[in-house]
Formats: sequence, C-alpha cells, structure tokens
Amino acid sequence: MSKPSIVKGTRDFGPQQMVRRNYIFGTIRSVYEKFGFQPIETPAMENLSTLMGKYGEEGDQLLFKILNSGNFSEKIGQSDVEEGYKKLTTKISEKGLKYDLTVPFARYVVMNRSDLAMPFKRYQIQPVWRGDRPQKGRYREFYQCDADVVGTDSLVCEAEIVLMIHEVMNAFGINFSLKINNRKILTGLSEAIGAVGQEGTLAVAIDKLDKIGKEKVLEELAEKGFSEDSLSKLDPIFGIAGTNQENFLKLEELFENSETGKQGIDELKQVWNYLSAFGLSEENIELDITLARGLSYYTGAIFEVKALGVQIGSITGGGRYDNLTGAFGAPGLSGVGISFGVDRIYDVMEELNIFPDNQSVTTKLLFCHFGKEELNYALPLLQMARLAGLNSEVYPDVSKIKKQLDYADRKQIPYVCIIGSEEMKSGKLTFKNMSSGEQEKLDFEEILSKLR
RNA sequence: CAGGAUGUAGCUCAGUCGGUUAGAGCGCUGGUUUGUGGUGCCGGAGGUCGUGGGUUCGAGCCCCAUCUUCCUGCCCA
Repeated sequence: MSKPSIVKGTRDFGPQQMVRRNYIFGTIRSVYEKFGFQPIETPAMENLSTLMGKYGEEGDQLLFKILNSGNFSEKIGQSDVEEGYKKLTTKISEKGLKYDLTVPFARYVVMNRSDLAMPFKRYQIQPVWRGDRPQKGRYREFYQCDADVVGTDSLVCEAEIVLMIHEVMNAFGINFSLKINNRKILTGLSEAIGAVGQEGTLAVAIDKLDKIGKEKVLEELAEKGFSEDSLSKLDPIFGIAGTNQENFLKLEELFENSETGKQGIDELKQVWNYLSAFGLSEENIELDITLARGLSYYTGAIFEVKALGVQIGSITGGGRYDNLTGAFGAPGLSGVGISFGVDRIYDVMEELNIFPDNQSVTTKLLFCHFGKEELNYALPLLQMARLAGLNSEVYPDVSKIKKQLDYADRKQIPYVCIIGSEEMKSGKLTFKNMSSGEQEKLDFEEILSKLR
C-alpha cells in the first residue's frame, strides 16, 4: 500500500529528458571520437580492493558497498562486531559500485596492457555512484563522460583536452571559465615557503581564497602550524591577478629554489605554447594557482570548468596522474584525462534554457481505425511504412476515433491516417495533418511519398 | 557529517485565532452530432493533511520524535 519511491539522490528520466541527455552524450561522444578516442566500458561494480584507498579517506566513505551474497554473517563473530564497522565491512562486503571511471580504467589498462596500442586513448560514458548527500547538482548516481590518454607524458594531451573542452562547451552554447593549475606548482609553493610536504593543507586553505579572503586563509594556515616566516613568503601569491603571462613571471621568481615548482611552470607554459599552435585564443583559459581539487591522485596539470551564470559546482574536471596504474602493479604509465558531468551540464542548459528546440523522439505516422476489420487492413500498410523507414504505429485497441486522435495529439504525432469502411472500399485513405488540421483523401503510395 | 527550510488531490499550491463536511488551478475521466484531437460548455472521480506519539472538548494548524525533499557548508561531476 505504501507509495512507491526512488532511492535518495537518484532520478528517473522521461522521454523528453532522455532526448536531451542523449543529445549531450552524442555531442561529447562525437568530439571524443574526432580526437581519436575509442570507447570502452567497465562493470558497474568493482572489487573493493580496487576502489579503496584511491580517493582519500573521504572518498572511501562515500563508496557504495555491496553486501556479499548468501549468508554473509556466517564468518563473523561477536569479536568482529565489537571491532567496529570498518573491520566488519571488510568481512561482509568485497564489492562496491564504482566511484568514478578513472580508477576502473587504470585497472583495465593494467589488466590489458599487452593488447593496447600505447599511448592508449579511451573514452567512457557510464554512471558512477557516490554516497554523498544530495543537493543542487549533486546526485548519488550520475554519468561521467571521461576521456583519458595513458602511456605518454606529452603535454600535447593536455592541450588537446583544453581544445575538446572548448569544442564541447561551444557546441552546447555554454559560457564557461576554464581554470588550469599544476600540482607541481602547489608543491613548489610549499617548498618555496619552507613548508615541505604541507602542500595538501596549503592547497585546501588557499582554495578558499576567493570565498573567505586573504586574512582568513592566513589565519587558517597559522592554526594548522605554518610559521610566521612561511606565511610572509606566501604573501606575493595573493597579488597574483594579472594576465597569465605576468603570473608566470611572478611564480618563476618565487620558485627560484624549487625545482618542482619550476617544472610545474614549464609544463604549463608548454601547454600554452601548444594551444597557440592549435590557434586557440586564450580568453577562456585562466591560470589559477588556488585550484587544488580533492582527488588525491593528480600529480601534474589540473583542470576545472565552471559554467558562467549558473550557481552549480564544476561541470568538468580532470588532470594528470603519473602513477595511478602503479597502485595496480604497473608503474611508469602516465595518464591525463577529463570528465564531463552530464547531469550538471543538463542542469545548466535547463536553467539557461539553451536546449535546441523541437527535439523529440516520436512517431511520425499513426494509423487510426474504426474497428477490427479496419485495424487488420492497416497492418500491411503499417509494415510498408516501416519498410520505408518511417517511425509509425497503429492504435492497437478498437476505440473511439476521438481517443485515438487525442493519443496522437498527446504524443505529438504530426500525421495520422484514418481508416474506415469508406476508405477500405475506395483505397483512398484519410490523411490528416495534426498541426494544421487539414485532411485529404489519398492513396497510401501518395501518403508515403509525401512523408519521405 | 554540520546549519537552514520543506512535506495538504496525479502536479503547482491556498488553508485566517486551533472550531462544522479540507479548497483552487492545472491534469485525469465522462458527456456536449455514435467518423475527428489540440480552444468552449456541463458533470464526475480523486486527500488517513509525510509518519509515529503528545497537548486539547476539538489539531492540517501547537509540542516532541522520525523520515523525505530542497538549500548552504565541506567535498565533488
């Protein structure tokens, strides 16, 4: 008796939504393919050993774990229960829903590397699951559209990713800001201010710069144990707000004594060089040294795209990870990739009202009829229409013509063919245009040629 | 996980100070020439007011708990 409901943070998609979602998927897919990426898929679930420890502690907590089948309680005793849920979890669950597409991809690469042409460029469009608390633009099941290249550390890949982002966003008509940073710059920063190994804390704090301001950031860092000296050295970076070129210069000064930092700068400059070779103007690309991103596996470039004019999280993100496959026993494979968040792109386009009009998947021609005989008469014609490649259907029940036309109307079927005793006798069918209301008597051949 | 809102018909929402039989619009359904939809007119169905307790002569309204959804933070796509 209870009303049906749907799992928190998940959604159903109706026909109209699916048309739009497929449009988004299709656009992204065609751009990926244009850049030489090939599709793969991986299972919805992975072994927990594959997933755990790849996303940081917080990520581990957001993993959906799958209870072992059968009698999962067989092997646990009172002592296991007392040890707490974390240890217990490992005894009753060994699989989980995938949290992103990158880690399963890394697993795939390691398992198949002898068959892959390196560098391997793959794209992957699949749902992922996170046990997050839902809010605007955040769902527990959502699609990612990933494209990654592994087996090369060429910065051409980074540049091509930037190109693909532009192409996709322009196709959708979304105004966006694209921010780029490099993990090595963050590391260099911590070295430059004499807080080696603290780049994580540092990144988290300066990430909040535009939200809480310089004073609060310094306060937070002081609390976390950064010395006065370090903080004073940090000061110049707060002044960074010029053009990308100016910022590069400032950073180079700061990184006099940091090899890693210099390397980060060099990498980014190289990306910029490639982009200009591709002829991309750099209005939409911004160096943002406060960009940190939480996923712990990034080691080089970091990307983040936000839609302008809509209050929602990032709609695309990515970066380079030098050693992801190392966790699966194949060190030395560098990879870089991005992920478009379809669900957020959908929300953005919905909010900005920029979906193309008149997109629908529907029947072109409906056969309406007055009875059993007429229905039978319609079937061969229906088959002919379909052979001609026309989306067409017959109203399957014998019922009032009013109801049948109403059905056509609701489904926005543009043309109907009405068959009654008169039509069967003469062979001239009533062909009606639903939007204009006009109708005429035509041979079926004539109808087909009209619709073609 | 923290803070703030929310829940009344299929949907969007009214519902006064706690007071009789809980309303509207849209949608649905039937009729309005038994061969014509999308605009008109007439009728009809549909609600355990999120759930569970409590206060009261009396609760949609007040109190407590719980769940849902949404928003903000953190984090992310």
